[in-house]
Formats: sequence, C-alpha cells, structure tokens
Amino acid sequence: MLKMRLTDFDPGKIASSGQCFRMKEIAYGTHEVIAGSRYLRIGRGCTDGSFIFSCSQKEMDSFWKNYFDFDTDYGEIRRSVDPSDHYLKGAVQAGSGIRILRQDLFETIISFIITQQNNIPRIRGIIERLCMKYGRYIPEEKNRPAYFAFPEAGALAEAGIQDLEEIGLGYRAKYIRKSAQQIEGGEIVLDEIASLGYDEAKKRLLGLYGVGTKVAECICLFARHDADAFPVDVHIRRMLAEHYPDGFPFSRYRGYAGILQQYIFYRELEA
DNA sequence: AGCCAGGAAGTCC
DNA sequence: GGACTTCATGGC
Repeated sequence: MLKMRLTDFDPGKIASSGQCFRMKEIAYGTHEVIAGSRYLRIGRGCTDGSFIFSCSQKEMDSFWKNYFDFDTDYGEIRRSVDPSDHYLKGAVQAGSGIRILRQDLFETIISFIITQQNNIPRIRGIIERLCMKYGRYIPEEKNRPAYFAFPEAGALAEAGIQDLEEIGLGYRAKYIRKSAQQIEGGEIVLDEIASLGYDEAKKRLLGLYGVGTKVAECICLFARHDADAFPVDVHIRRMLAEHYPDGFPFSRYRGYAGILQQYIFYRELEA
C-alpha cells in the first residue's frame, strides 16, 4: 500500500477516456488497472485529495510512475491552450485529470485493432473475453482478486479463427491472428519499434495486417507516448469540421497535440 | 429496418 | 495517389 498526493490525476476519467480498456471502477471511488500481466488498485485517500495504490513504493518507481506519466505537468499543458479558443479551453477543463498512459506495445496493438468500427463498451467486452481465453490466469492473492493477463503474441498466433470469432471479434479475428503471427514470427520486431522515432515506428506498424493510419497513431500515442500523434476517428473528424473548419492549430501545439486530442476525444464522448 | 461505432483491406481507376 | 465497397457484431 502506498499513499500519494497527486494533481491532474482522475482515474475515472482515464478509465473512460478510450485509451485503455482494462481499467474500471470496482467500487465507488476505487479503480482497478490491469496492464499487461500487472494488477493495481487505486483508492481515494481520506479528504486530502490523495490516492492509495495497492503497490509498493518500489513498484511505483519502477513501473507505475512511468505508466501514468506522473512526471509530466498536465496543468501546464492545459494552461497553454489559446484563451480565445473556447472549445479547446472547455475540453481541457472538462478533462482535467486525464493523463496519457504508457501502455504495453503488444497489448496496445491488439486492443486498437479491435477498436476499428466498434464502440467502447463492446471493445471492453471483447478484450476481456480475449484475455480470459488466451491470457495467463493469475490466481488470487490476499488483497487482490484473481485475473487474466493480456495474452502473449504466441497464444494469439496459434489461435483458431473460429475460436477468435466466438469472442465477438467479427471480421477483426483474421487481423488479430495474422498480426500476432507477424510479430511472433519476427517479421515485425516490437523491440525495434519501441526504440525508433515516431515516423519510422508508425511506418513499421502500418506493416501489420489490420493496422492503418488511425490505429497506428493510436498505438504510437498510447504505447510509445508520441505526443505528436493525432489520431483522427469519426468523433475527431466531426469535431474538426464543426469547431475548426479552417484547420486545427497544430503549429501552436507542436510536440503535444496528441495530448490535446485525448482531452477532445473525452469531451466528445461525454457530450 | 436502418444507423452507428476510436477503420482497414480489396478493387477498381 | 483517390473513390468506392465490403467486412461482423450489438445497441438503439
């Protein structure tokens, strides 16, 4: 157990912001996070705005701090927004507490292949069934329930198309199997993608079957933390047409437009 | 019944 | 390069 006082951290908003799919509220004000094969529970401190984490200081320092991007000042990002841009000001205000996670690369690839032409509640269900069927079972321990880790590439590479379809993947089943095979077989090397620059990493991700521009940018943003990546989905496309008919001011927000994109996406979801 | 959801591949030109 | 079609599933 670890108590920390944090600003710009709202687990509820992060859980429902559509960047991760295995973070959820399990009791009022208490959230669980399953990231790869790790489990974390986050509770509220008493009244002082602090949080209780179910991990040690060592695990926080070695993993979760980086995962939640605790070293970045999101208040500064929100304050940098053009004061005359009322839409964007409203979006970062409504989304204060959102952070961009650094998620596992393979988990993010598979998860965002599933997101295409899909909706978030259904995506969450599919991913949960995928984990139950192909992920490692991690037994209960005191102070933590049993859960399933996210599947390894090998398990998905060997999965049958029909077995994958039973989970509800639909036409995406073949994408999942083939991409897992490309990774397992060494055609696409994730360690290399992790170490490259944004442009080259994105180019290689596009080599995965079922990964196009939008999904590649989501992977770069939510796993590699490429804050320049600005995935445009149907919500963002509608928003751009409505609020930025002359174009989004990317030059003003160079280096972190993707973070603003996430505030915007959350705003469009809630609206 | 038809439309929509964090799109991409396939098939034209 | 761009336009058009097809692809599964479930909620509304």
